[in-house]
Amino acid sequence: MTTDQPGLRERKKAATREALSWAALRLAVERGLENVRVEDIAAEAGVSPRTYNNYFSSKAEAIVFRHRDRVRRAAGALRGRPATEPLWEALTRALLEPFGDTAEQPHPRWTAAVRLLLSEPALQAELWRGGAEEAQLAAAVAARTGTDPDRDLYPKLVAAAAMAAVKAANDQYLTADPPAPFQPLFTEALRLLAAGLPDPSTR
Amino acid sequence: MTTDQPGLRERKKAATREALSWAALRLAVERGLENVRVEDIAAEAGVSPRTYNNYFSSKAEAIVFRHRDRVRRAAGALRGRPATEPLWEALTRALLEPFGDTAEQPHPRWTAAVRLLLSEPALQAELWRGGAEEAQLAAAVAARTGTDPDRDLYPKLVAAAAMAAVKAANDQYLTADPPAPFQPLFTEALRLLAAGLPDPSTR
DNA sequence: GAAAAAGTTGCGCGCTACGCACTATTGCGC
DNA sequence: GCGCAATAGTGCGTAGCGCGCAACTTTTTC
Repeated sequence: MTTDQPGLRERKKAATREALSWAALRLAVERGLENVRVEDIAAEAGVSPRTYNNYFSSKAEAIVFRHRDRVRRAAGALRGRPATEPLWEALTRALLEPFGDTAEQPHPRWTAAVRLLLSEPALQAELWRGGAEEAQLAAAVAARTGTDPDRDLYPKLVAAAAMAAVKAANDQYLTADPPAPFQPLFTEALRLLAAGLPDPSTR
Repeated sequence: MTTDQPGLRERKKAATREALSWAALRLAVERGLENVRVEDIAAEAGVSPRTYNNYFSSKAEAIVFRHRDRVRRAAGALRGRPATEPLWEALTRALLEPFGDTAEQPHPRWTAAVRLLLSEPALQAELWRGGAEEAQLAAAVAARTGTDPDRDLYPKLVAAAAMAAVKAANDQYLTADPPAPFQPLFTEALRLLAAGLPDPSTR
């Protein structure tokens, strides 16, 4: 079994949350964010509007949920990497685990979803709300580098920079004229970060 | 005169916008974001609630306006730096221009404002909404490095990384136990970025 | 199988964001 | 200066959201 000890109840909760976030994303991609009512999302997932608000406190939150979950999983993956691995290699592999799989080659659904996230300011904003996932990532970095996630600048900066790489790579993924796969863009971004972002004009 | 050719009318608009953003920030710091109505902000600035919404489309937007304006000014400052200056030196100086002045030593007002921004998820989210300022910064970086702001990954990544430095430095600025001035933290963050964020445990 | 705990739902309220039409103010050409 | 066009400010009305509250239903536990 892959499940730890879920408890039948928590399973249903997770399933409902998944259904809601999928429904929200699908509807928003299809008809645009403004033309989706909370009512519609709830109906799509077979729950009442009120229940919807028990899971997500805003429309945007539901849509963005899957993306934020990726960051969360990446933080977990980073904790699982062998301690002997160099930081940036571990970081790259940990981030590729949730981000790389769906994006080996440009998939229409994925592309549409990313385009939605980047085009709607409200979603862009919601992506970083609170920054809980980023904090988890920072904590994992801290554990690996022997720094303090609260008192030291380093882990926070690394986590924020990693998120910057995700953002920039996604951005590039859309505007690339000959449609390029996501993964190389992302690894390139991380590589550039680890190399100190050298000025290409003086290279 | 420092003004280009403002036109008396646009001056009043700018003044009103300033008044509104100041009022919003002040009230939010004093009584917390949730206890501030749009009505209050409008009253504080001497305009009708409806007019408020002609300037800012949300409560958070008004509060965050000053901060985003700093990034905008930094982008302009970067364009004004001499072309011979190395990228990261120019970037550091450009960013310090709007960010460094008020923060040479921990000022109670400034501290309270930063704390508000970091503690309220809604404001945190609003800070990066749309990312127009970040795009301006990327454009300035592109102009300086001979890259294309649309087609190349590099300028977007540098801009996003710079914003990450702002975020991390602000974060650190608050949690530093012996209250530390902002400027050194910020320059240190940029220095680390330019150095490729080396793992401190293997140094 | 019954009590307890947790999830779901309907109702209602305060607030927000914004379209629309109207009024007041400003800028500009003469 | 003067009047007209353009633009900012305002009041009103509306759709929708987020959430507290108090039932009701389902699952868990003993």
